[in-house]
Amino acid sequence: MSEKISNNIDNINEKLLRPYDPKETESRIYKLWEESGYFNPDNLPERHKEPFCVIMPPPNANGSLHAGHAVFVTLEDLIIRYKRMLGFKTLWLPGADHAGFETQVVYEKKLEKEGRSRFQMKREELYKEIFDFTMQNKSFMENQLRELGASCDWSREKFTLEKDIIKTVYETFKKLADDGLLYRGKRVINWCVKHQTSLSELETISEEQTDQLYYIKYGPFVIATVRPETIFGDVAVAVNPNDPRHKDLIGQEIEVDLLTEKRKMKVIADDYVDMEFGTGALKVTPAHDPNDFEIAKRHDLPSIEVIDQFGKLNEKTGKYAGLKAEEARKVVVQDLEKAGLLLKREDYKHAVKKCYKCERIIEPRILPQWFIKIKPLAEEAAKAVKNGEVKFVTEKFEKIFFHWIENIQDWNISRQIVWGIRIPAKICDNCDEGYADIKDEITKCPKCAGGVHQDNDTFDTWFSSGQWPFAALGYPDNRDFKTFYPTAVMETGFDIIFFWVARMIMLGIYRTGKAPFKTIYLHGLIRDVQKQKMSKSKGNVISPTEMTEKYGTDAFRMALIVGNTPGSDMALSEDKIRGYKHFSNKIWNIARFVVSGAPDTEGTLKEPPKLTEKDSRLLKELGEKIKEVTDDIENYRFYLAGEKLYHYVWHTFADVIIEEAKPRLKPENPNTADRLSCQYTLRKILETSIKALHPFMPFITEEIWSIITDKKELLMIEEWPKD
RNA sequence: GGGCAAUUAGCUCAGUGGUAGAGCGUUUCGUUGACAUCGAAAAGGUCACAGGUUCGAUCCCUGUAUUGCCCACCA
Repeated sequence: MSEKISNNIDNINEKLLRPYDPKETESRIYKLWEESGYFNPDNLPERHKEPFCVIMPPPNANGSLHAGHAVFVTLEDLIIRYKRMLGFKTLWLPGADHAGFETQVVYEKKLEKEGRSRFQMKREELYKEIFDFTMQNKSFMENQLRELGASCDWSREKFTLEKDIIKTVYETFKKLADDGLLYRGKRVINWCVKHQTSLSELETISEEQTDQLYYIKYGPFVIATVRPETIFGDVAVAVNPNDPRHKDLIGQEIEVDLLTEKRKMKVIADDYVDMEFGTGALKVTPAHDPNDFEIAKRHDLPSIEVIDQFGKLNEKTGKYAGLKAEEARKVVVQDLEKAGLLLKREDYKHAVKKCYKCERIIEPRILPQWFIKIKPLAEEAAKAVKNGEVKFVTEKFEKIFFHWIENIQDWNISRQIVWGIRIPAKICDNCDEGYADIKDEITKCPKCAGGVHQDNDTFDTWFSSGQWPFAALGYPDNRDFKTFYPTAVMETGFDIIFFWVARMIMLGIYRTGKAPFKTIYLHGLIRDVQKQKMSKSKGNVISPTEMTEKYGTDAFRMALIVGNTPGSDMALSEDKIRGYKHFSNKIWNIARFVVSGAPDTEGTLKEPPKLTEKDSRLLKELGEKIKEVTDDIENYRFYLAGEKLYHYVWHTFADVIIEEAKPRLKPENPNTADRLSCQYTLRKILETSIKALHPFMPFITEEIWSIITDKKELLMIEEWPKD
């Protein structure tokens, strides 16, 4: 037997003698995986019974993947590969999002560069162009996902504009209408004058800025306002009912000089008015302020629109018509001053709402829109989190989640854009009433019998993405839905916790009765080494494709895992990625040494020889390490698991175990039993390490596996090591 | 205005009620037959500050400071 043992380096597979070449290896290995069919749970071997599903957050198909996408791909692939090895029937369902507003904004920028504008285009024309643009990006993105090693089931890939998805979304819209949770309301909404659409609360950002607060003589009052240009839309003066200063005037009609006219208006009492602020008197402008709109509703006041959809003053403002609100403010202030109506001005720091895309100030406008009465849905979602049906990986997110969900406001789901799912509703030409109509069967207004037209608006993208888990799995009849819903883990960026995660929980429960996932893992933002946000304009963007080509996907993945704690932003540098490229090299060379020093020519692995005490101890320690790593992965401490494996392989296995093995492996070693024991142990540690590393570094481990084992099967479906 | 977090080595971050850890970077040495994409060694920290609990606190509690983030319809 001993004569068969050889330390001759010629015996080892010549592949291992070459330096590791990630580029060549990765594309070849990915093809192997894809052709094996194992990405598809239906093709997994018999032992894979219990379903385990992760729904991929569908990337916006409007550009290429960035480092943030690489994080989700890496973490989700890690989870899926780990569970697959454990023996679960794993489905990772990939998708792509048409990303309505986001994509339209991207495309509008492109149009602008070409000297075109969406406002000069026909609806169908614009839609077609964005559709082609999206499809092109989509296929590009799919290739990038492959590059990153994503072991998702491409045969089940879904796109948010597919017929069955739209059907599900329509049915949800109808159900909301039937349940009385949907209304088309004339309300003050957030309007972006550049993008010409309304936006939800989440799509606006509040920024603090200092403006002037003007004190204006206003009939018998002095009122304070930051928007004097809206006085033409004033309909009343409001005071606090308990304010002794103004008690006598409540209910009176007063006359106010509004520059263009002297207007008679009522003095009303409303609790909303803060006696402490300004002069305790508030001018009421229902058309351009949400609070004033609410006050007007309570007191049955009319509203006068004086600013148009482009943010310019309209014909009702006389000589000011045509001026942008900001310009009008200056002129109005001047004129007030001339007329002796401006009494005082002071600096005033306050928060202003802006469009989250273009950062232009939001112009509140009254517009009929579809709103969801979200409170009942929010309550169910809160319950699901409270009772543990849904768990956030870091508790801090629960607090953030509860804070938002408990203060939630009705959700405006209408967008005045072309790119998206058109709202299946009819609007009365005559009385402007709206009706959900998913079967396209309403031909005249049920209320006034007037003619109807199709609603021109599209859904907020998040309304459809909020239904993604059950829609993508084919609710309600598809076998996949029955098998895999509720899914196991939702892994995504914490920046979309409200936009997406909260809404998925709400809509998931609403439609299916069950929250769409049991665990939510939220990763932070990837920043550059100076902790700056990555952006194209700063030139500090780390491109996944570039890193993958330079250092190999495995190295890139490790750099994204280690040091990445849930919910915290992570600094990523090229140095770090390079460090893990070195690690890839180390693994490769370890394999080369072990195979040359301990060739499996006589099946040492199948029949363990009698182990020396030292070797037994080494294997026991390996088992303990694996147990720790397993425990870390189970508890979503991927950063720790990765680091521990790294450390074990390099500083224990290579630095200590292999170094100490060298003399024992020499042909001069007269103790054959000792040599055999050593060889067996090294092979065992190598195999176990390769298995445990596979979810982290799938390519190099699969490649080494293919070289060192006689088995025909892929490492990706090997059993996760237990000892 | 509310809320959430962070503060540990030059940088990015782990970590524990009992002598403080990693990666990268730095310095010195080393061309040993797995690996120079390496190895060996070293330097480097009042664990933000002030109190408290404790035999003992970087860790638990309170406060302060700084930083970051989220939420918020006082004109």
